[in-house]
Amino acid sequence: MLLPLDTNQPSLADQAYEAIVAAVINGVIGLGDRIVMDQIAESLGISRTPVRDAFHRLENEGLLLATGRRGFVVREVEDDEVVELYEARKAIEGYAASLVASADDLDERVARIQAVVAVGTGGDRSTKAIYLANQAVHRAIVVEADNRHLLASFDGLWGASVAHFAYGQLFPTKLADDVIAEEHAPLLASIASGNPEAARLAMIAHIGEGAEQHISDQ
Amino acid sequence: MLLPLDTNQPSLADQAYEAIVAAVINGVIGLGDRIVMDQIAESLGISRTPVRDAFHRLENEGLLLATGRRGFVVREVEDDEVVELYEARKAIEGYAASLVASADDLDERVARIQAVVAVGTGGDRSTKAIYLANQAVHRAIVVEADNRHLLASFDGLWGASVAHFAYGQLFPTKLADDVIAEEHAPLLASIASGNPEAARLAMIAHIGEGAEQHISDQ
DNA sequence: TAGTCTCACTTCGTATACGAAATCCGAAGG
DNA sequence: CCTTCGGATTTCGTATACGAAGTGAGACTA
Repeated sequence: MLLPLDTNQPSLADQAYEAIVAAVINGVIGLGDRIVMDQIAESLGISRTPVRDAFHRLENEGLLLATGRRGFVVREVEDDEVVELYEARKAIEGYAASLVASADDLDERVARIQAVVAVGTGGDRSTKAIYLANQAVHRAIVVEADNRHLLASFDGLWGASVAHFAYGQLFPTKLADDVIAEEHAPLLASIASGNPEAARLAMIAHIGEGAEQHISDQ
Repeated sequence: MLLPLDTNQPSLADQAYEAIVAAVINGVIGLGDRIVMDQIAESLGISRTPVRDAFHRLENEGLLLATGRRGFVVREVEDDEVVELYEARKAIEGYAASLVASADDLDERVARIQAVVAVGTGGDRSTKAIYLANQAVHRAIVVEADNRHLLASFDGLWGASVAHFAYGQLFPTKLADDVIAEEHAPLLASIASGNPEAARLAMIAHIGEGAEQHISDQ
């Protein structure tokens, strides 16, 4: 076999997907706005087919909402839902933390998580960068739980939170320079202790802090 | 506004989706089999476009696996993954149980769950019927947790388990007649007690029993 | 025999075309 | 002025057509 090489170039549907997400994050498309396949297709210079794929993917992820023959709408996020998102994260990431804490090769796993924390510390300090660094740390913990379904649920949750990010409510402005390292230190220590229930509760507390900050910043 | 009436008839894509799932569940299409858009489209008498939608949805849900230009494959399930599925359910449904147990209107919620149990008790005793009744009870608990994201994760997990069902390993044969009511009684009692942590642990134990039975029946 | 090369074929992604259903909007009527 | 009505328009779902990329089998060579 001659090296598939598999450059795996993103399809037009992927590009359309990314373009729409970026447009929402950058505010080019506002929450609540109506968006229409034909218009997006034309503005991207491609046909409606791949745009259609992207729309359905985004609808499935919760960023878009189909409204019959009146096009799609960028879904607005109710405050209730933000609370629910944090609660759901507690369920998944809390359990993931307990799984990591009960692993045999606990030390190696924690080391890999620490490496991700290190990458997210320093460098770009924009809101977006910090958002992504935080996500990376949390994802790393779920990855170390070594459970595909848990990870899929995590990704689904964070995919859904794109709209919330656009809502401009996540990690607003008042973040210290090394939040990533600082805020996750107690959490990681708790996981490293090897006590599953303590790790779970630490994760729940950690997420709860993020939620409170989020709410209070409105 | 004049009653949208909205019969909401399923699209051809929906029908294709259902047809493929049914074919896998009924064994018409075996796990590991290759399936091709054109063939499915022809056998359903529709064009490739809606079939394509169904394929991507099924790929996203984990039932199909894209294999480049060689078509799609009905994904086979490794034993590891079954374990992971049960673990992920513990995370989500366990937390959901604790949320229900901590609700103000606990009694009403438990009553609604009991109603679902009642529906699933008696009647059709086929493997499939029991599988669905069990799913309905578990879903009802998550519904009562009143959290859209948790419910979406639950649905994602159980959607993924279609392949496992097809694998013929879920609820094999040795089920008593009123399993649904019997096996869930302690769980519901624990939720009704109003102790969130007890409810969570009861759910985890309950799912663990299902997992053990599942594994031992191979 | 084993390996390599070529070429027709398969399969999907994308483009384009068509139709159905609902919406929008202006005109008619009260 | 408000409501009702009807047709042009919008918008999506589906069908069909085309092209690119990879596959597979058979022929050819060593």
